Amino acid sequence: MDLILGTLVEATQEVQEKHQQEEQCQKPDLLYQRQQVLGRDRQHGDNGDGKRTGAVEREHMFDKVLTPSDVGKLNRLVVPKQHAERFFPVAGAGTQLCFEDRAAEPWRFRYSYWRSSQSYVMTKGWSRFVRAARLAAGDTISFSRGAVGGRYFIDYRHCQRRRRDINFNDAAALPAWPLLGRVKRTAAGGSGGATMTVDTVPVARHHVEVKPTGMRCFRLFGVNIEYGGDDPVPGGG
Amino acid sequence: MDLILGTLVEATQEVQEKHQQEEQCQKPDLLYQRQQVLGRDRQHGDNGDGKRTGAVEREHMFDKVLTPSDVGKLNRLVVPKQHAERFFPVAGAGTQLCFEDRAAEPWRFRYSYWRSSQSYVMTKGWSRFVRAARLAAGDTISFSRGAVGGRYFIDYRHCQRRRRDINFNDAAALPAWPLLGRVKRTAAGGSGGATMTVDTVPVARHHVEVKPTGMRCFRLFGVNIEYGGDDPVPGGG
DNA sequence: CCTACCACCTGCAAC
DNA sequence: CGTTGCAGGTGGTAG
Repeated sequence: MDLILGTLVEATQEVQEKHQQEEQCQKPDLLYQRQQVLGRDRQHGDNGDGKRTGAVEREHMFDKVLTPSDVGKLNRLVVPKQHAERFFPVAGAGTQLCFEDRAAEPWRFRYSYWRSSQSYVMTKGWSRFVRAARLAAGDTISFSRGAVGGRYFIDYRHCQRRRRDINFNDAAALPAWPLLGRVKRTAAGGSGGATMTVDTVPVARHHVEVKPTGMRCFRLFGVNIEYGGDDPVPGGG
Repeated sequence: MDLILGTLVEATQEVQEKHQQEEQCQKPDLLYQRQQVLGRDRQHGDNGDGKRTGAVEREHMFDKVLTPSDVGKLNRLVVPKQHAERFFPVAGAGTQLCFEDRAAEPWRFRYSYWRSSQSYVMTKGWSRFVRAARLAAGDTISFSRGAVGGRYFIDYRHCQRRRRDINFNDAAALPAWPLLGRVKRTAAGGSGGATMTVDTVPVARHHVEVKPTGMRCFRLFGVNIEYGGDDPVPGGG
């Protein structure tokens, strides 16, 4: 067998590739399906073949379902301690780990131990991966390593129901909002920013970012909240 | 002439700099006006006379309009690279620069280069100066040097519309406070940020930050709440 | 505890 | 456009 990859090894690669369904929650054994090259438009001509030579049998180490913090502005991934201590080298000053993605592209992450929180984290380089892979909270990343040679591999699977943000249009489906109050929209603030008012106690104004898609976004209680540009805001009479 | 002063130097020195928008506030030529002695209650008896001997002609180097970060908890001043490299010595390990203020008081700042951000910064000692001079975002600091002798001088000008903190004596002039309840003054925080007590349910103390725009901002339950500026706060009545 | 300080890091706007 | 200056951050450490 060549390249492969987790439980996918059980099936033939070729068949699997024909059934790829991107951006969907799938059974774990489909995790290593070939998908588009991570966030790159270019094809890596040099290594399209050469990197295949790197194919080795892989031992699955662990998965993690990503939290909002793992994909947010903190630019860090918390690595569960038991997995970190079992599979990764001791985190020293400037420790850097290199992981190959499914396209054999290397990703280098700084890996360190934060005493203050007594946790292991990937920091530098992680946010680039998040963006390239378009990872969102609820998505799963999977770490594995080569059976020989000390190589690490990283892969990911998008979850079916994207949980990157709370969509206000679906607010009715969310748990009851902790603040009782009406949400009113005010005039757009110009230059891509708008201000909306959450009318409750206390009254607060939030900077609302308007995305190219027309979605509006602001943060409340550490949550990125989006609501559609066209639809009226629920409760916003 | 004695001690002086902005416009004189500016006239003789050069028109250069093509008058790069000094970020308004006031005319630069008012910068060196004599103002109160830097934030000290005590008079410096020893040097009330002696330091006057230090009067020299000064060459203006550069100004900077302070950002919130320059006066905030980061305890550092970013020195624009072009000015740093033009006027200051090479930043080595432990480099320290001494600047005399308008009262001839010396202020020593650690001056270093941060490779990671490729920027020059004043660190140690800077925050003390910020507090002593009651600097706030939007204020301008001005660096000059003696025409001879390698001495450095620092001065500052407060922004016309003070954005340092909320003066509760002027509370009546502020837009209606969005929280229902009594607002009491506490002892002056002394550290550039005002601490206020909002007597409501529950009683909470908040650090109020004032943005360059004049908007005031504090966090409540993780929410960045802004008020002030031009518009009255909706529902604040 | 807290604050300052230190050496990193990153997104983004402006050039 | 890619590059970069820099505003705004981080965890760790010393005191």
